[in-house]
Amino acid sequence: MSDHAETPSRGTDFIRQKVRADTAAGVYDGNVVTRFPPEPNGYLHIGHATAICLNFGVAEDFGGRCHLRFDDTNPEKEDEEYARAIQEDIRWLGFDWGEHLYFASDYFERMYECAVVLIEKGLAYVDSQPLEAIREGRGTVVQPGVESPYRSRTVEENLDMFRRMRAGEFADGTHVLRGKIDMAHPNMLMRDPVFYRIRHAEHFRQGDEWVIYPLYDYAHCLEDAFEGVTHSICTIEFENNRELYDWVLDNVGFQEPRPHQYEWAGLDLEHAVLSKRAILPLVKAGVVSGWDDPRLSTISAFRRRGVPPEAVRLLADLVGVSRAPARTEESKLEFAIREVLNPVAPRVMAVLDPIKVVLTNWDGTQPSELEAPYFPPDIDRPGSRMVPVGPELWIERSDFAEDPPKGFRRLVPGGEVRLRYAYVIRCDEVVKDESGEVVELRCTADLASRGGTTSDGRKVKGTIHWVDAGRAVDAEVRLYDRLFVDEVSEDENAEPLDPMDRLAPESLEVVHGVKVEPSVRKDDPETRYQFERVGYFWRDPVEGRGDTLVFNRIVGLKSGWRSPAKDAQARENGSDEGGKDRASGRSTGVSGRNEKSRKGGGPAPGTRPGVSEERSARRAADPALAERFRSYQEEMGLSEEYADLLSGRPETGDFFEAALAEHDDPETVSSWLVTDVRALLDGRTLEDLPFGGAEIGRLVGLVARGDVSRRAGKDVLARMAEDGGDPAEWVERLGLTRVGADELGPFVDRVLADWPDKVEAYRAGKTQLIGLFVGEVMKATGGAADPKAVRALLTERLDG
RNA sequence: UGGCCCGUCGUCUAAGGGCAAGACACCGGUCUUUGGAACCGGGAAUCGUGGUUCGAAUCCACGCGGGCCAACCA
Repeated sequence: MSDHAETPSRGTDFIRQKVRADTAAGVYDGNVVTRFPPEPNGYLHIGHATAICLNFGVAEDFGGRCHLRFDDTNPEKEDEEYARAIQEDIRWLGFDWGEHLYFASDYFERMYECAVVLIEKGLAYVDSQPLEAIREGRGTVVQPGVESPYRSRTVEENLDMFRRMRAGEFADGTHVLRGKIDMAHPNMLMRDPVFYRIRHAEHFRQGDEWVIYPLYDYAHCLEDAFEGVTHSICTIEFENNRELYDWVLDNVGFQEPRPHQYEWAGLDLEHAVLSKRAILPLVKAGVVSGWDDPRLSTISAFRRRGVPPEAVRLLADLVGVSRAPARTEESKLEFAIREVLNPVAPRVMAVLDPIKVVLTNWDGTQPSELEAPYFPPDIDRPGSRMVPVGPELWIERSDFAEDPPKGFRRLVPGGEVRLRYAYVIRCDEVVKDESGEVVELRCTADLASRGGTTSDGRKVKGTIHWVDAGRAVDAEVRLYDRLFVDEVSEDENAEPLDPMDRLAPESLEVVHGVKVEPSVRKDDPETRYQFERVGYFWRDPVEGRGDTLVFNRIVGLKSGWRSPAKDAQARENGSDEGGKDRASGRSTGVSGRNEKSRKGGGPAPGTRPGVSEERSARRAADPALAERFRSYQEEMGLSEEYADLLSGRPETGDFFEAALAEHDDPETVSSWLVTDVRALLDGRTLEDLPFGGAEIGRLVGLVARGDVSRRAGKDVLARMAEDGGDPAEWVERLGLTRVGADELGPFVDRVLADWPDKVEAYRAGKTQLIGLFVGEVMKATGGAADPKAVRALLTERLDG
């Protein structure tokens, strides 16, 4: 596994970058605490597995710890059994939470106290509207909500009502505790969210101790804060919840450094059936055998199928971490499984669809068994077993063709093939039954070719697997394929959802009468094999560990050859299921980046580029702003876009004009404001910046007069954004006073000498390398050179 | 008719003002007693339009496309 350390995302993904930055800055005193917080209401699936890898992985990478916390705030859905299964799954994946096992329900008392704090601050109230009224009052995404008539209850009344809610005086649904935030908030979650509801239900850990239960948005952030979590990582659908997460923590009174929430996209794996909504009916209807049916994508299904935990972790590394909505191809999972299994799975022979071969020249003087190594030469592992051999053998039906397709390398009438580890045989006669079905092949063995090499040096291309007919053991083999013919829609609004209608007819193929070499009987039942030329298999842990051998196919082998006929057929019906032997079946991906790769067109007809409706509306309401909009364009000559941006709010215009007071060049100043200053806002407003318009004006002046290069000016700006201060002082402090054009020569020569191969490439036509050279010179001068002059000099030296 | 987030090879990611990189998949070759593995090679991308800049995948704006949000679920 260690040789996968080069996977690019690991260590450089945006979450780890943030954690690294925090650690370097000494936030949280260098501690890193993450958590995996499942609700114990179902089984974990492959998506959870990647989240587990992320949370535990980040903690591991930074010497921190990762908690396992059950988010058991909803008594109606949760169960001890799920909590137990979840722990088993995480351990199986190879992660350990040590003593840090927590239950959200253990914090109920502290959460209650926090709610009292909010009520006392006038930031929470008891709402006694029925559920429907609360829902309607919330408005819609395009319409503000309306305030509840109970919103103005006094603190005393709220305190009393909340206490009585807890005391069990009210029936379910009669009252809730809500945050008092803003019923017109553009983020729906901020429209007075419900924090507590009344539920007279038995909690699997708390019994009937509580009749009020906190909701996710109120509870989760507190749980993190109680535990000292530093980085609370969740999936992207919670990004709208972050604002509320922060609101609760800040208003309850948690000071920085407190936990912060970060969202990533999570895993979406092709053909994986993940949602409880999709799986439950399948289990109930008996379409699958249970939550661990190997066709599902639960962790327990993976485990039962035989997927090694290392493969799941490798998949997580391969997929990486980002915020972009994306879907991973199934082939990546298959690669991860093969990658892990190839070096460790002993090779053994099994014939799934047997046809008899009779060796007509076998006279009984040959050895009755052969030694065969468990691993091919390229895998440096010891071990071998004896393989029985005799006059009657089984080979794979698909390894014989009476009328072979082009490129077929196996047994044909009159042709030769090698039996792996054994002899080269020639097919002399094809025996058929009355229906024309081939029932037996009569062959002669080149008895001098024992071990597989011919004595006269003639080449035999094909090698096939086989087992001795007399001593083979019978087995059942289960081949799994995807459950549905199409992608399962996880969209609950999609109407034609019923998954039952889209079940693939042969997602499970049970093959009886499989012939396996007898050595497997004595092996550890946990052994994961490679059945040579067929795939990776292990004995089903539930039904295959007794006297009868039942093998699950974990994954097929990668197939390097497709018969031309089947290939053509696959192309024709648009199937991605290529023509390979049933026994080794594999799947390749159909894909599409959410259909999103459609190239964007130009501006829609009739729209006016560059002017925001929000800002237009504000100007319509404020004549002063409207006047600025006009004068910026007509008197200063700014573009409509820039004028719009700078006249959207009074503060923006003030800032701009303060800058102009220092350096009266509207065009240049506006350009700095719109592009460079806006860039470092990142959600903040101009007023949050530790400097004002005057400082920007002075900075622009410095650059305009040529005291510093524009490049250096941007460096100064970045420092000012962090620490405030005066631009001229920063120039001094950072040593950015411009290096004159006449001093540039040595720097340029040096860079050119340091990159001889790039210089050659440049002269050969790769002119974009000029950027590299300029960048290097800039670096060498500490950013103080004027890049325009550098570029000019560089071009002169390179071209001239 | 809103708010927030996201658009880089077929797919998943990297680079986050200065050489568009890696992996999977695909194609070709070498080797091979697994049509496996390994090795070598190849094709293959910055959603569009403007702007800022010596230089833009990266910063700004608009557009296009995708995701999330109106449970007393999490």
